[in-house]
Amino acid sequence: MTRPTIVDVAARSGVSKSTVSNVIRGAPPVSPGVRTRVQAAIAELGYRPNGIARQLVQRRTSTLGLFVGDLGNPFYGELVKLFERHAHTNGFTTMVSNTDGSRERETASIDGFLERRVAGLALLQSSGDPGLAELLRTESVPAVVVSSHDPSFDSVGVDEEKGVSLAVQHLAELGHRRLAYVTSGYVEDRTNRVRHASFAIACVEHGCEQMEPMHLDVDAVLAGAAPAPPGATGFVAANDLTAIALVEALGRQGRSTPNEASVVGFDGIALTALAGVGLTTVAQPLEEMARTGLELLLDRVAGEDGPCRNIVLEPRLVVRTTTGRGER
Amino acid sequence: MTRPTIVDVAARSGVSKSTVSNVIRGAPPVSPGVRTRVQAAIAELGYRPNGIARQLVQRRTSTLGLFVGDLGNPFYGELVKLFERHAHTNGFTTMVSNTDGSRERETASIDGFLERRVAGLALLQSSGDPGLAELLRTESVPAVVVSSHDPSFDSVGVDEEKGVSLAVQHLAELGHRRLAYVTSGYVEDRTNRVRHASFAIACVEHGCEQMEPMHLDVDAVLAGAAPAPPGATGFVAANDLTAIALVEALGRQGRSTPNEASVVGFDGIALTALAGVGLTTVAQPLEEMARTGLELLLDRVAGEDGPCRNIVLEPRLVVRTTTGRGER
DNA sequence: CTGAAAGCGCTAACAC
DNA sequence: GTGTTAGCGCTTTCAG
Repeated sequence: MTRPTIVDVAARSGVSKSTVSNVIRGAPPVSPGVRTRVQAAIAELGYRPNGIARQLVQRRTSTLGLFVGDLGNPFYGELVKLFERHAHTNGFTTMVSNTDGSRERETASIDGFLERRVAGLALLQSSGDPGLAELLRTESVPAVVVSSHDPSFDSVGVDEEKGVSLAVQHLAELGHRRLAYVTSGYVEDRTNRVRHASFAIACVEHGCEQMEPMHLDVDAVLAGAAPAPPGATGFVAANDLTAIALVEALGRQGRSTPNEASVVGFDGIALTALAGVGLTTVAQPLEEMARTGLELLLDRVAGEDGPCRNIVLEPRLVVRTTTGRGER
Repeated sequence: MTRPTIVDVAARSGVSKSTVSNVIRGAPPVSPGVRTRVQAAIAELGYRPNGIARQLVQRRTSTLGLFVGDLGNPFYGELVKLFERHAHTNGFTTMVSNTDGSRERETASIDGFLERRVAGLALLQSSGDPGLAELLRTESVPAVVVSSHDPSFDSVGVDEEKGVSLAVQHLAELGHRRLAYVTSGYVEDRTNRVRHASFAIACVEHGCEQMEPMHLDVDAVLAGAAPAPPGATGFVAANDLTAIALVEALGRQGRSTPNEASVVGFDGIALTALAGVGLTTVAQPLEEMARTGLELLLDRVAGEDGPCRNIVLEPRLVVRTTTGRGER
């Protein structure tokens, strides 16, 4: 009933524990004869090494903790998927915690992660709480922020300002002069602030007038409501989810896209290419972000120290059908 | 540099290891004086219990392994999120593996999970490989299948046949007589088979003619292609992702929804309520599924044995704007 | 090349 | 109430 252990294998193959351990790990060359005997015993017993014991004695794990704001957002689903894939390739297993952007949930999970002695932490969207950085520092567990920037951690994300500027420039080139920024509850606070600020700057740069920003209630739109967006002709949404809801809300107000209004999203969710509305959006290089994020993290896990590295990736404007000429 | 352990705390507070252990676990009533002394020492040292050691000695973990086919699919993203949330509430941490429906990836991850001695496994979409069930049985690790059915596991999912029947009935009532089933690479094999078979039955039941089924290349559609769907007026898609792509493909062929063609999806992804196209779909009760799935699993983890329980939930038809009167 | 021995950090009887 | 004592299953020197 109880699982066979390394001693059972040792007994059955007539060698010592350490020899069994050696063949399991492929360590110090074991003589071929012994090796096969041990392997036979392992197979017969259905032995499976106990990673917990190994982790205890080695004082390190190959488990990574992952924080994500909202797995229901395909952008993050995709990001987690890619991150997990690379982690797995590198022999790491991933634990995830969906925080819903809540600070409490974050602290609660972090205790679990820390007790389980994760080798490192990836924050795909963090609450941005400065206490977090400090905590992780005192606990000295490596951490990386992915898809956002934070000077107190290693990080990789896109050039947000550039991305938003791309969106505004596109709108401006199409002739739109009155632009509005739209966000929603489906956008992380910090990200929202950065993008909104970038929007303000870009508007000035491109000579556009900033209309009153809007906070869209996506769930209400989902439920059939038709909130009225500001009287702009060009809209920059804080992310794709918001953009899609915005297009819908505009439609319900009789302002169709791209004829009566133009909308640009941010993220580059695959789905937005479909979905009737081909959303014009600022795409983030997901694959590269996931890969780079993992690399940064594993470097730290491997003990590399030095100043934080903040990697900035290039966003890419993908023009589809929610943007068109304005104010002709 | 090295983390404080329970002995450090013991030394600092002048008691024995076990007493410290007792206060940590809130076990055998400890005298108030000692308790506060110990707690003070814990705080001063920044001590954090080592879960690995605890798991080793207790011979059990509070970690759950989660297999998911595609986290990029919001349906599964949402499901994982809900499952993880409930797991966390119950004191369990979740490890995830995105399998992409690949058998290899599944086996590779399962080894990792088993070595880490997960308390249980949740398969949100499994490869359906019969060897898996057998393996998990011999390893005697509890497992539950969520959002699908498998007689060899505890499971919870919707009544697929009923769901598809709802879709076909809806189409039939709208006057559609020639129906086609459409799937894609974004649908799990087994799920596809079940839904396709249900489609065949439902067509007979509702007196509809089955046109040739189609396998849609969603990525091609994403890339701008316009494959030609069969000459039906009513379509049942294997899932929402496929349905959305189908609506797009139909549109590119000049067959607009719902005027020239009607499309019903399956899953009930929140996004589909938005997205220009308000997709008519068969919605699955995600929240209930996640909750029930976890309950089934935790019951097994707690040692309950008995025959497999296969719970079937009711799907719900959500009528939106991709379906309309046909063949008037 | 193989074995013996000493823990990793903690829990769980069982004495005191 | 609190301390002592065994381990949990494995890795890792260090001898042989």
